[in-house]
Amino acid sequence: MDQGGGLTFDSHPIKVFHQQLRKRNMDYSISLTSDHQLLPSTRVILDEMDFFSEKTRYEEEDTITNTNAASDVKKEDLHGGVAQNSVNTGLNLLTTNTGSDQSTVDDGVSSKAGDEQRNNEVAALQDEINRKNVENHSLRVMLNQVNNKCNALQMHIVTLMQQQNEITNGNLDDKKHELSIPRQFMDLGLATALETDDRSQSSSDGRSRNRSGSPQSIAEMISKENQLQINGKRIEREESPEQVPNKFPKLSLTQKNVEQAAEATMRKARVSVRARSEAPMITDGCQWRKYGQKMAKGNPCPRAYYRCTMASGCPVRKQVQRCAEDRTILITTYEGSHNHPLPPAAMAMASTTTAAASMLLSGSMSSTDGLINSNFLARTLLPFSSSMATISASAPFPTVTLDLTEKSPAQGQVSFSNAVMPGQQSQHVFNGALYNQSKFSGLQMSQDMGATNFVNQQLPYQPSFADTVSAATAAITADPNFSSALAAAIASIMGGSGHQTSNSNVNNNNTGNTSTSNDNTNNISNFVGQ
DNA sequence: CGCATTTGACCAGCGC
DNA sequence: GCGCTGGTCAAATGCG
Repeated sequence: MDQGGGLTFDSHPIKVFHQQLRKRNMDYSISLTSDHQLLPSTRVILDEMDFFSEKTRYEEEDTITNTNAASDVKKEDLHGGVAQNSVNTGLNLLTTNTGSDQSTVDDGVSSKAGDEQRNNEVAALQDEINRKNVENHSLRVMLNQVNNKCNALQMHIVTLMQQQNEITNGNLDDKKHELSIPRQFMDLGLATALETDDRSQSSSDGRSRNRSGSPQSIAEMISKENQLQINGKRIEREESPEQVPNKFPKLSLTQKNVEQAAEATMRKARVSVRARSEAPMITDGCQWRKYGQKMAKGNPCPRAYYRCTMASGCPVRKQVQRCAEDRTILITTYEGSHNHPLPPAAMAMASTTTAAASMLLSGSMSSTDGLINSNFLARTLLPFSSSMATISASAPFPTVTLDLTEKSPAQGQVSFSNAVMPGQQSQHVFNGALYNQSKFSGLQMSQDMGATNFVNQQLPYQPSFADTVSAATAAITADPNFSSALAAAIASIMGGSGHQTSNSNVNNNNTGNTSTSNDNTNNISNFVGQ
C-alpha cells in the first residue's frame, strides 16, 4: 500500500502516531519495541522513523539544554537516583525535579519532613509511571487499530486493482478453460470473491475475477492447461460445461453456501513445515486436541491428527509426522484457517497457513519458467528466510512446504512442483529436475490480507531484512533443538499481517491443554520474530 | 469426575 | 467390485 494507496510517508498513520507520541513526550522506542504485530513495510517505516526520532530527540535535548541551563546541574546531581527507574523521556524530566529537591534537603533539621516529602514524591512518581503505562497501553491499542486500517486499505486497493485489470484485460477470455479449473481453484475463486465489495457477482464472475484479475503479469501468463494437468483425473469430469453445476453445486448459490465453499477450500490448501525437533510437536500458540493416529504408507512413524480446540467448530487441522528418511525432522502440516480470534503467539502460524493457502489457491500463475516463478515466490513467501519453501500441487491438496532443516543460510529458494504421484506432497527445491514439473502456483494478487501483504509490502524491503534474518536463521538452525522454533518464527515473518509475539505473550504460549510442547521454541520464535 | 489420548472401526476416494 | 489408503469418529482408556 505504500506504493499504491496514495499514502505518503508524512501521512502514513504510523507516522502520525509517532508524532502523537512525540507530542506526549513519550519514548518512541519503548512504546513500540514489543509490538510485533506490524506489517513488514510498517516495520521498515518504523525503522526509518527511529532514525528521525533519534535525530529529533537529540535536537530536543539540545533545546532543553540551552533553555534550562540551571536544571542541567540538577540533572547531574540526580544521576543514579530515582531516575534509574524512569521509563521514558517524560519521566526523566520529572525525576530531574525530584533530584534537585533531594539535593537541597540534607540539612538534617527537617529530615522527617524531608522523608515524608520524598515519599510523597516517590508516590507521585509511581502514579506518573502508572499513568504513563496506561497511556502506553492505549497507544499500543491505537497502533494496532491503525495497523488494521492499513490492512483494510490495502485490501481495498488490491480489489480496485483487480477490478481495473478486469476491465483492461477482459475477464472471460476462455470459458472452456474456466470450467475446467480443478475444484480447489474454483472454490478459491469463490472464497476470494466473497471478500470483495461486490458480492452480487455471479459465481462465474467470481471465478474469473480471481484468476484474471491478478495484477501480476506472471499470473496473467498462466497456462490454464497447466491447471488442467494438476488434477488430471478430474479433467474428464469437468470438460462438459453442463456437468459443472452438478459437480459444483456451490457455485450457484446462497452466500451461506459460498461461505461453506470458501471454508472447504481453505481446508484443502496446506502448509507444511519441516523442522528438526526432538519434541513431539512444534509450539505454534494454538491449542490442539489429538483425534487420531494412523500409520501412513511408506513411513514407519505414525501420523498424528490434531484439531484446533481454541474454539468450537474451528476447522483447522494439523498433521504431525516424523520424516521417514530422517526421524529428527518433524513435519507439521496445517490445513484450514481459524474462525476465531487468536492469541498473539498463535498469529504467526495461523497467518502463515491462511496466507499460504490463499497464495496457493487464489492464483493461477503457471510456471513454464520455473526459475522465474521460483524467484518470485521466494521473495514473496519467504522474503526474510534463508530456508526453503516448496510449493506443490500434489493432488488433491496443494501444499506449501517450508523446509527449515537446511543449514546453509544462503539457500533461499522456492520451487514449484506438480507432483502427480499420490502421497508425495512436496519435492525439494534443489532438485533441478523439478523445475520442469512446475505446473502450479497460486501467486496471484489475492484479496487475502496475508497474501496481499506479501506481494505489496514485503517485496520492496526484502533485502535489508533478508540479511538480518538469514544470519539469525543460520545461527539458530545450527542447533537442531531450535529448528521447530524457527519454523514458527519464519512463519511469523511470513504471516506479515499479524505478529505480536512479545515476550509476555510468548510466555503464555502453552497455557492450554495441549500436553506436547517445546519450551525452546518459545524463546526462539520470539527472537526471530523481532 | 472431567478431560485428553488411544485405538479400532468406519467412511470416502481412488486405482486396478 | 474389491482392495488400498487417508482421514475421521467414537468408545475405551489413562491421567490428574
